[in-house]
Amino acid sequence: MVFHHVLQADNMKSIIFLVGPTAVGKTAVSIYLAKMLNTDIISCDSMQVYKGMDIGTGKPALAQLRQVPHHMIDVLSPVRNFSVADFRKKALDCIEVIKGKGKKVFFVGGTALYMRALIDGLFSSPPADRALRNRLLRQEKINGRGYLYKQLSRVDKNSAKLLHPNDTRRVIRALEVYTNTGIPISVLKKGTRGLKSKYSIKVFCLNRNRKELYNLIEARVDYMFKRGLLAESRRLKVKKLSMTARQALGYREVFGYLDGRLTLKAAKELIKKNTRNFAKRQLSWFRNDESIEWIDIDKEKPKEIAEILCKKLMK
RNA sequence: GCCGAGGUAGCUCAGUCGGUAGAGCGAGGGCCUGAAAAGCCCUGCGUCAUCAGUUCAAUUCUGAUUCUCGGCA
Repeated sequence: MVFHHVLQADNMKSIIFLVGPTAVGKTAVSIYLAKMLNTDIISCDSMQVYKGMDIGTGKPALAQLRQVPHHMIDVLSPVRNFSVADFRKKALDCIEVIKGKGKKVFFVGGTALYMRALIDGLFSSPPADRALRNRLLRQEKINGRGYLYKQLSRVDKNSAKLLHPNDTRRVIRALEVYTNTGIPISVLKKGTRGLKSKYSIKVFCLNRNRKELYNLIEARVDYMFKRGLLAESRRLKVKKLSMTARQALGYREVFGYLDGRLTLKAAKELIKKNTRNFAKRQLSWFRNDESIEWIDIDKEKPKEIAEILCKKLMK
């Protein structure tokens, strides 16, 4: 708390991110750090934006939400689709609000793409064109695997080179952009400006040894069931979840159980496995980012980690 | 104690009519711009239980040992 005036000076030019794989312990650390910095928390998470998806997405507890003002949590009904672009737009608004209060901008979350979209920027393009995507997908089915990839190679050789022919989703996206703008996505990507052109960005990534992380993941999944993941899933099931909300880990598998495709035990194990795999993918994304400062947690308590981060920010 | 089956990749197992081995799952690594908690790609040297014998050559055949699982006592 004594650091306020010191930090105040550069509040306007620096932005902090606290990231890390799921279950590593970001939330607890973020509460302490936000208090030390006397600021709010902006969530950088693709699933915690949804209302009613609390237990399964590992949202901060009510008590934690009361201690520090949070943004980008519970901002959308789970029947609505959500995208990086939606996130970026809303998050940029949050930044303005917090800067307006003279506070430090502090993001916390595990969705690496969303962080990148903020830091590096996103080129502007028309919103997703579902009809076109479905049409393209049909073409791929009719003409065989690799058909769309060949189409893309014709119009945008550079993007095609970066994609695997089986990566249909990205091939379709690249074709969609080209069809709707007349400009190859590979060209558009070059012309983006993000937060890093205006602010100094500091990214901390929490991590722990793999075994320990996996233990935490499994314990957390067990705890989710104790807290009522089943009941929460039932409540969500009667609404019709949007395509994006439906993808959230935990609910997917529980729906499998509720539909009788999985035993409860199998569903639980599947959630654990899928979450482990997810954490691995998150780490792969963070590792690829040279500018990240890694913070290895072993036995340290959340408060101690927060203090360490705070000291680093003073320098 | 006796009879039977078996010990091969982290797990479940296949296989080698003797030329040092392969699937599934798991796991590890990577990619990533409006679905990202999604999607996509790559990765299998492992004392073939141990020791000895036969053989140019044994994980494969023979014997002993050991462990596991069934059945009978």
